[in-house]
Amino acid sequence: MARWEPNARGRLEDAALDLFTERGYDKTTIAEIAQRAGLTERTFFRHFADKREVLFGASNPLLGVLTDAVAAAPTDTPPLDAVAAALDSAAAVLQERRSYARRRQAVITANEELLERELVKLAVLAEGLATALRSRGASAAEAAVAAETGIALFRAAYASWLAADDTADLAECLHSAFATLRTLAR
Amino acid sequence: MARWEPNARGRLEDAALDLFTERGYDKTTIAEIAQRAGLTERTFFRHFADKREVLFGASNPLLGVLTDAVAAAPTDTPPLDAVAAALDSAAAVLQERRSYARRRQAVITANEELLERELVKLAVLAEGLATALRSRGASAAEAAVAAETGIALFRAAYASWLAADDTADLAECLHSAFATLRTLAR
DNA sequence: TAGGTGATGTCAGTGTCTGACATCGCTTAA
DNA sequence: TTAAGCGATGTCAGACACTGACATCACCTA
Repeated sequence: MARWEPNARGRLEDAALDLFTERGYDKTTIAEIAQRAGLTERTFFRHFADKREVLFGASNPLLGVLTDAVAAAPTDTPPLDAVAAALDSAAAVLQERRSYARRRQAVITANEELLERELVKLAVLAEGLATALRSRGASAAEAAVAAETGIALFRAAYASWLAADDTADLAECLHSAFATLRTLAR
Repeated sequence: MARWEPNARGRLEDAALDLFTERGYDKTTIAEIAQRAGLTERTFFRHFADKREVLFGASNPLLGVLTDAVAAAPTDTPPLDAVAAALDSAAAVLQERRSYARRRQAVITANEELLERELVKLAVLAEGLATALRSRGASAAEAAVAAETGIALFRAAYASWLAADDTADLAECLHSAFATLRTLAR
């Protein structure tokens, strides 16, 4: 028999999302999360840098998806199109977990602190996109503008996707946002 | 003689920026800030919701500048142009306090927590811009995309302005970012 | 079989932030 | 003129987030 139950990190994530949903982020202490996961408070902080991070551990993979997709785009693809393609890949990943995304987003939008952390994660994605674009030969200015714009459109699309009914498609929301931008920027 | 020295809030802001610059945000306690301002820790929290907020109290006025400028733009101005004009007004405000902005930004960029708060403030500005655009007749989608895009460009422009030498002009950086976008979105 | 490794536990802090109540110059109304 | 109330501040106690130092002990490896 193993000394510890496996997947401590995952148990903490599950316990946290459950408790946050049940009684809210503020009203949940780390001791309670740890207890539900059968661990101690100190162990929580060995897996997550702070209380918020327990909700954002899964957002790291998206960075890889985005940069890979940018790198994989044909060399002659214009920057904004490469960004659009990358966001499409990310959209496919998220589309699969719509109900989880909804549940998680409900907790996040109910709390200012969590919103802050989400914005940081998106800014990190923007930075990653910009770096990937530069290594494809885009200028610093082009890369920054294309990446920031892409993430801005993603934010708008993500919000309308989650606000819409269950049949909505994130990729479609994204395409619609890009189309709107191209009209506005004409 | 008045019972208290005047401008407690301003004294706290000054003391905080000084201490953050001297020894860093993390290494400064609220008790120290309060003491330098001749007040107590409890009073600090009556003026600012949390430790970070002492650096962001001055960013609220920008919201008014932006929404006023959008409202003041001629009715036939396209959304993205109205946003550009509004950001120009904000740029003029910031251009006057370049040295203060630099000092403050040095503290902010040195600390992840503070970066988070700054992103939230920018998101609030984006929300305000979108609301102002909608009340001018823009659709929800147009307003969201134009506002988010405008703030994204502002972020890029602000970064390059602060990175450049003392002769740089924020409005020019902004125009350059918009020009880059219009090229990319062609 | 001895010793090292690594995830976890225990404990004692520091600092942020909050609620409850006290203080006391100043303002307002009788 | 005075009593009552207001409002910015102080005092105090405490919950909770987060950290450093050290202990534990199943498991692996030489």
